[in-house]
Amino acid sequence: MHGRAPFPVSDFFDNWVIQVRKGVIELCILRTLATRERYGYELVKELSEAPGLGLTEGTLYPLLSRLRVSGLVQTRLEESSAGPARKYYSLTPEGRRTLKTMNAFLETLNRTTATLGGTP
Amino acid sequence: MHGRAPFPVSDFFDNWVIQVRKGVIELCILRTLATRERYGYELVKELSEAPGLGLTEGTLYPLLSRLRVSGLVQTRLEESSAGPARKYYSLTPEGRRTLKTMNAFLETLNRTTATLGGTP
DNA sequence: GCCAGCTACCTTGTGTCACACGGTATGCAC
DNA sequence: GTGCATACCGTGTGACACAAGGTAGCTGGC
Repeated sequence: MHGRAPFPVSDFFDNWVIQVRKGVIELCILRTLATRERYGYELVKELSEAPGLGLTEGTLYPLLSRLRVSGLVQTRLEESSAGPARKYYSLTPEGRRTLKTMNAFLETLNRTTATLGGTP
Repeated sequence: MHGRAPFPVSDFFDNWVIQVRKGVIELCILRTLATRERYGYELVKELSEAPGLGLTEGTLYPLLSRLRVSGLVQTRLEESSAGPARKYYSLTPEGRRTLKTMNAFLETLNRTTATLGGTP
Protein backbone atom coordinates (compact mmCIF):
# COMPACT_ATOMS: atom_id res chain seq x y z
CA MET A 1 0.00 0.00 0.00
CA HIS A 2 1.89 2.94 -1.28
CA GLY A 3 -0.90 5.50 -1.63
CA ARG A 4 1.23 8.60 -1.77
CA ALA A 5 -1.05 11.43 -0.77
CA PRO A 6 0.88 14.54 0.26
CA PHE A 7 0.09 13.61 3.87
CA PRO A 8 -1.32 10.47 5.45
CA VAL A 9 -4.65 10.90 7.16
CA SER A 10 -6.21 9.89 10.45
CA ASP A 11 -9.08 11.07 12.60
CA PHE A 12 -6.91 13.08 14.94
CA PHE A 13 -4.63 14.46 12.28
CA ASP A 14 -7.50 15.70 10.12
CA ASN A 15 -8.94 17.73 12.97
CA TRP A 16 -5.54 19.04 13.91
CA VAL A 17 -4.91 20.28 10.38
CA ILE A 18 -8.16 22.25 10.48
CA GLN A 19 -7.18 23.83 13.77
CA VAL A 20 -3.72 24.76 12.57
CA ARG A 21 -5.06 26.35 9.44
CA LYS A 22 -7.52 28.49 11.36
CA GLY A 23 -5.03 31.08 12.41
CA VAL A 24 -2.73 30.80 9.44
CA ILE A 25 -5.42 31.48 6.86
CA GLU A 26 -6.17 34.93 8.22
CA LEU A 27 -2.49 35.73 8.20
CA CYS A 28 -2.12 34.52 4.61
CA ILE A 29 -4.97 36.72 3.43
CA LEU A 30 -3.58 39.80 5.12
CA ARG A 31 -0.12 39.11 3.73
CA THR A 32 -1.49 38.62 0.24
CA LEU A 33 -3.47 41.85 0.44
CA ALA A 34 -0.39 43.65 1.72
CA THR A 35 1.22 43.41 -1.71
CA ARG A 36 -1.80 44.65 -3.66
CA GLU A 37 -5.59 44.65 -3.54
CA ARG A 38 -7.57 41.65 -4.80
CA TYR A 39 -11.16 40.65 -5.27
CA GLY A 40 -12.64 37.68 -3.46
CA TYR A 41 -12.77 35.21 -6.30
CA GLU A 42 -9.18 36.03 -7.18
CA LEU A 43 -8.10 35.23 -3.62
CA VAL A 44 -9.89 31.89 -3.72
CA LYS A 45 -8.15 30.94 -6.95
CA GLU A 46 -4.75 31.91 -5.62
CA LEU A 47 -4.93 30.53 -2.09
CA SER A 48 -6.80 27.33 -2.85
CA GLU A 49 -3.67 26.14 -4.64
CA ALA A 50 -1.27 27.04 -1.85
CA PRO A 51 0.11 23.76 -0.40
CA GLY A 52 -1.46 22.95 2.97
CA LEU A 53 -3.99 25.74 3.00
CA GLY A 54 -6.91 24.23 1.11
CA LEU A 55 -8.97 27.42 1.14
CA THR A 56 -12.55 27.36 -0.15
CA GLU A 57 -15.15 30.05 -0.78
CA GLY A 58 -17.17 29.06 2.27
CA THR A 59 -14.15 29.81 4.41
CA LEU A 60 -12.97 32.94 2.67
CA TYR A 61 -16.07 35.08 2.40
CA PRO A 62 -17.16 34.99 6.04
CA LEU A 63 -13.55 35.64 6.93
CA LEU A 64 -13.34 38.71 4.70
CA SER A 65 -16.54 40.03 6.28
CA ARG A 66 -15.02 39.66 9.71
CA LEU A 67 -11.87 41.45 8.62
CA ARG A 68 -13.94 44.31 7.25
CA VAL A 69 -16.06 44.61 10.39
CA SER A 70 -12.88 44.61 12.46
CA GLY A 71 -11.56 47.48 10.36
CA LEU A 72 -8.52 45.65 8.98
CA VAL A 73 -9.59 45.70 5.34
CA GLN A 74 -11.70 48.03 3.21
CA THR A 75 -13.69 47.25 0.09
CA ARG A 76 -14.30 48.87 -3.26
CA LEU A 77 -16.73 47.81 -5.98
CA GLU A 78 -15.64 47.80 -9.58
CA GLU A 79 -17.60 46.86 -12.69
CA SER A 80 -16.08 44.07 -14.69
CA SER A 81 -16.16 43.96 -18.47
CA ALA A 82 -16.52 40.19 -18.33
CA GLY A 83 -18.89 39.14 -15.56
CA PRO A 84 -20.46 40.50 -12.38
CA ALA A 85 -18.96 43.41 -10.46
CA ARG A 86 -15.92 42.63 -8.38
CA LYS A 87 -15.43 43.62 -4.77
CA TYR A 88 -11.81 44.57 -4.22
CA TYR A 89 -10.30 44.20 -0.75
CA SER A 90 -7.31 46.14 0.52
CA LEU A 91 -5.59 46.69 3.85
CA THR A 92 -6.40 49.68 6.04
CA PRO A 93 -3.64 51.35 8.06
CA GLU A 94 -4.87 49.43 11.08
CA GLY A 95 -4.72 46.30 9.01
CA ARG A 96 -1.06 46.89 8.27
CA ARG A 97 -0.34 47.58 11.91
CA THR A 98 -2.11 44.41 13.01
CA LEU A 99 -0.33 42.37 10.37
CA LYS A 100 3.02 43.48 11.76
CA THR A 101 1.97 42.44 15.26
CA MET A 102 0.75 39.10 13.98
CA ASN A 103 4.01 38.45 12.19
CA ALA A 104 5.95 39.24 15.35
CA PHE A 105 3.78 36.96 17.44
CA LEU A 106 4.02 34.08 15.01
CA GLU A 107 7.77 34.39 14.93
CA THR A 108 7.89 34.17 18.70
CA LEU A 109 5.59 31.19 18.65
CA ASN A 110 7.66 29.42 16.02
CA ARG A 111 10.79 29.98 18.04
CA THR A 112 9.09 28.59 21.11
CA THR A 113 7.85 25.45 19.41
CA ALA A 114 11.20 24.91 17.73
CA THR A 115 13.07 24.84 21.04
CA LEU A 116 10.64 22.52 22.80
CA GLY A 117 11.35 19.05 21.52
CA GLY A 118 13.16 19.64 18.30
CA THR A 119 16.83 20.47 18.47
CA PRO A 120 17.82 22.74 21.36
CA MET B 1 6.56 35.62 38.23
CA HIS B 2 4.14 37.49 36.06
CA GLY B 3 5.71 37.41 32.60
CA ARG B 4 3.31 39.31 30.36
CA ALA B 5 3.54 38.86 26.61
CA PRO B 6 5.15 41.87 24.93
CA PHE B 7 2.38 42.27 22.36
CA PRO B 8 -0.25 44.99 22.06
CA VAL B 9 -3.86 43.84 22.21
CA SER B 10 -7.01 44.41 20.23
CA ASP B 11 -10.32 42.62 19.76
CA PHE B 12 -9.34 40.96 16.53
CA PHE B 13 -5.80 40.17 17.55
CA ASP B 14 -6.86 38.52 20.81
CA ASN B 15 -9.16 36.12 18.99
CA TRP B 16 -6.55 35.44 16.38
CA VAL B 17 -3.99 34.51 18.99
CA ILE B 18 -6.38 31.98 20.48
CA GLN B 19 -6.96 30.43 17.06
CA VAL B 20 -3.29 30.23 16.25
CA ARG B 21 -2.48 28.60 19.55
CA LYS B 22 -5.13 25.91 19.07
CA GLY B 23 -3.11 23.81 16.74
CA VAL B 24 0.29 24.68 18.10
CA ILE B 25 -0.48 23.66 21.66
CA GLU B 26 -1.14 20.07 20.71
CA LEU B 27 2.09 19.96 18.79
CA CYS B 28 4.03 21.43 21.72
CA ILE B 29 2.68 18.81 24.10
CA LEU B 30 3.56 15.96 21.78
CA ARG B 31 7.02 17.37 21.22
CA THR B 32 7.60 17.79 24.92
CA LEU B 33 6.46 14.24 25.62
CA ALA B 34 8.71 12.98 22.84
CA THR B 35 11.79 13.69 24.94
CA ARG B 36 10.51 12.02 28.12
CA GLU B 37 7.29 11.30 29.98
CA ARG B 38 5.73 13.97 32.23
CA TYR B 39 2.81 14.31 34.56
CA GLY B 40 0.07 16.85 33.91
CA TYR B 41 0.96 19.41 36.52
CA GLU B 42 4.56 19.33 35.36
CA LEU B 43 3.46 20.09 31.81
CA VAL B 44 1.39 23.05 32.99
CA LYS B 45 4.35 24.49 34.87
CA GLU B 46 6.67 24.10 31.91
CA LEU B 47 4.41 25.20 29.07
CA SER B 48 2.65 28.04 30.87
CA GLU B 49 5.94 29.91 30.80
CA ALA B 50 6.69 29.28 27.14
CA PRO B 51 6.47 32.65 25.34
CA GLY B 52 3.26 32.98 23.34
CA LEU B 53 1.64 29.76 24.48
CA GLY B 54 -0.11 30.81 27.69
CA LEU B 55 -1.24 27.30 28.58
CA THR B 56 -3.57 26.77 31.56
CA GLU B 57 -4.87 23.67 33.33
CA GLY B 58 -8.34 24.07 31.84
CA THR B 59 -6.80 23.77 28.40
CA LEU B 60 -4.29 21.05 29.11
CA TYR B 61 -6.30 18.37 30.84
CA PRO B 62 -9.14 18.05 28.32
CA LEU B 63 -6.49 18.04 25.63
CA LEU B 64 -4.57 15.20 27.27
CA SER B 65 -7.80 13.24 27.53
CA ARG B 66 -8.40 13.69 23.83
CA LEU B 67 -4.88 12.59 23.03
CA ARG B 68 -5.34 9.48 25.14
CA VAL B 69 -8.68 8.60 23.54
CA SER B 70 -7.11 9.07 20.12
CA GLY B 71 -4.39 6.64 21.08
CA LEU B 72 -1.48 9.07 20.79
CA VAL B 73 -0.46 9.03 24.45
CA GLN B 74 -0.68 6.49 27.24
CA THR B 75 -0.86 7.07 31.01
CA ARG B 76 0.70 5.57 34.09
CA LEU B 77 -0.12 6.35 37.73
CA GLU B 78 2.66 6.78 40.26
CA GLU B 79 2.47 7.57 43.96
CA SER B 80 4.24 10.73 44.99
CA SER B 81 6.06 11.14 48.27
CA ALA B 82 4.96 14.78 48.43
CA GLY B 83 1.34 15.16 47.35
CA PRO B 84 -1.33 13.30 45.41
CA ALA B 85 -0.52 10.57 42.94
CA ARG B 86 0.81 11.73 39.60
CA LYS B 87 -0.45 10.60 36.21
CA TYR B 88 2.44 10.29 33.81
CA TYR B 89 1.83 10.72 30.09
CA SER B 90 4.04 9.30 27.35
CA LEU B 91 3.83 8.89 23.59
CA THR B 92 2.60 5.69 22.00
CA PRO B 93 4.18 4.44 18.75
CA GLU B 94 1.22 5.89 16.90
CA GLY B 95 1.82 9.15 18.75
CA ARG B 96 5.37 9.28 17.45
CA ARG B 97 4.22 8.53 13.95
CA THR B 98 1.56 11.24 14.06
CA LEU B 99 4.04 13.73 15.48
CA LYS B 100 6.31 13.19 12.51
CA THR B 101 3.45 13.80 10.11
CA MET B 102 2.46 16.95 11.99
CA ASN B 103 5.99 18.27 11.85
CA ALA B 104 6.12 17.68 8.11
CA PHE B 105 2.80 19.40 7.55
CA LEU B 106 3.72 22.40 9.64
CA GLU B 107 6.95 22.80 7.75
CA THR B 108 5.04 22.84 4.47
CA LEU B 109 2.59 25.35 5.87
CA ASN B 110 5.36 27.60 7.12
CA ARG B 111 7.04 27.53 3.75
CA THR B 112 3.76 28.44 2.09
CA THR B 113 3.03 31.38 4.36
CA ALA B 114 6.58 32.61 4.08
CA THR B 115 6.41 32.89 0.31
CA LEU B 116 3.06 34.65 0.22
CA GLY B 117 3.74 38.20 1.25
CA GLY B 118 7.15 37.98 2.79
CA THR B 119 9.95 38.13 0.25
CA PRO B 120 8.94 37.21 -3.29
C1' DG C 1 -34.81 35.08 -28.10
C1' DC C 2 -33.14 31.25 -24.79
C1' DC C 3 -30.42 28.22 -22.20
C1' DA C 4 -26.05 26.26 -20.62
C1' DG C 5 -21.90 27.47 -18.32
C1' DC C 6 -18.62 30.42 -16.28
C1' DT C 7 -17.78 34.21 -13.11
C1' DA C 8 -18.57 36.29 -8.65
C1' DC C 9 -20.62 36.96 -4.37
C1' DC C 10 -22.70 35.30 0.03
C1' DT C 11 -25.43 32.28 3.82
C1' DT C 12 -26.67 28.35 6.80
C1' DG C 13 -25.78 24.19 9.52
C1' DT C 14 -22.57 21.16 11.86
C1' DG C 15 -18.96 20.02 14.64
C1' DT C 16 -14.50 21.12 17.06
C1' DC C 17 -12.08 23.42 20.38
C1' DA C 18 -9.50 26.98 23.85
C1' DC C 19 -10.35 29.27 27.84
C1' DA C 20 -12.47 30.94 32.29
C1' DC C 21 -14.21 29.25 36.24
C1' DG C 22 -14.98 26.03 39.55
C1' DG C 23 -14.63 21.58 41.88
C1' DT C 24 -12.25 17.51 44.47
C1' DA C 25 -8.58 15.42 47.03
C1' DT C 26 -3.79 14.73 49.10
C1' DG C 27 0.13 15.94 51.99
C1' DC C 28 2.84 19.24 54.92
C1' DA C 29 3.90 23.20 58.12
C1' DC C 30 2.47 25.61 62.05
C1' DG D 1 -7.29 22.11 62.44
C1' DT D 2 -6.27 25.63 59.28
C1' DG D 3 -3.87 27.40 55.58
C1' DC D 4 -1.11 26.49 51.39
C1' DA D 5 0.92 24.06 47.62
C1' DT D 6 0.33 20.07 44.82
C1' DA D 7 -2.39 17.45 41.52
C1' DC D 8 -6.28 16.05 39.05
C1' DC D 9 -10.65 16.94 36.27
C1' DG D 10 -15.44 18.93 34.34
C1' DT D 11 -18.84 22.50 32.48
C1' DG D 12 -20.42 26.64 29.87
C1' DT D 13 -19.41 30.03 26.46
C1' DG D 14 -18.08 31.75 22.32
C1' DA D 15 -15.28 31.55 18.11
C1' DC D 16 -14.45 29.43 13.95
C1' DA D 17 -13.45 26.24 9.44
C1' DC D 18 -15.77 23.71 6.24
C1' DA D 19 -19.53 21.55 3.29
C1' DA D 20 -23.37 22.51 0.85
C1' DG D 21 -26.41 25.39 -1.17
C1' DG D 22 -28.20 29.94 -3.00
C1' DT D 23 -28.35 34.41 -6.00
C1' DA D 24 -27.13 36.90 -9.91
C1' DG D 25 -24.51 38.90 -13.98
C1' DC D 26 -22.34 38.05 -18.52
C1' DT D 27 -21.16 35.24 -22.93
C1' DG D 28 -21.65 32.18 -26.74
C1' DG D 29 -24.18 28.63 -29.39
C1' DC D 30 -28.44 27.76 -31.80
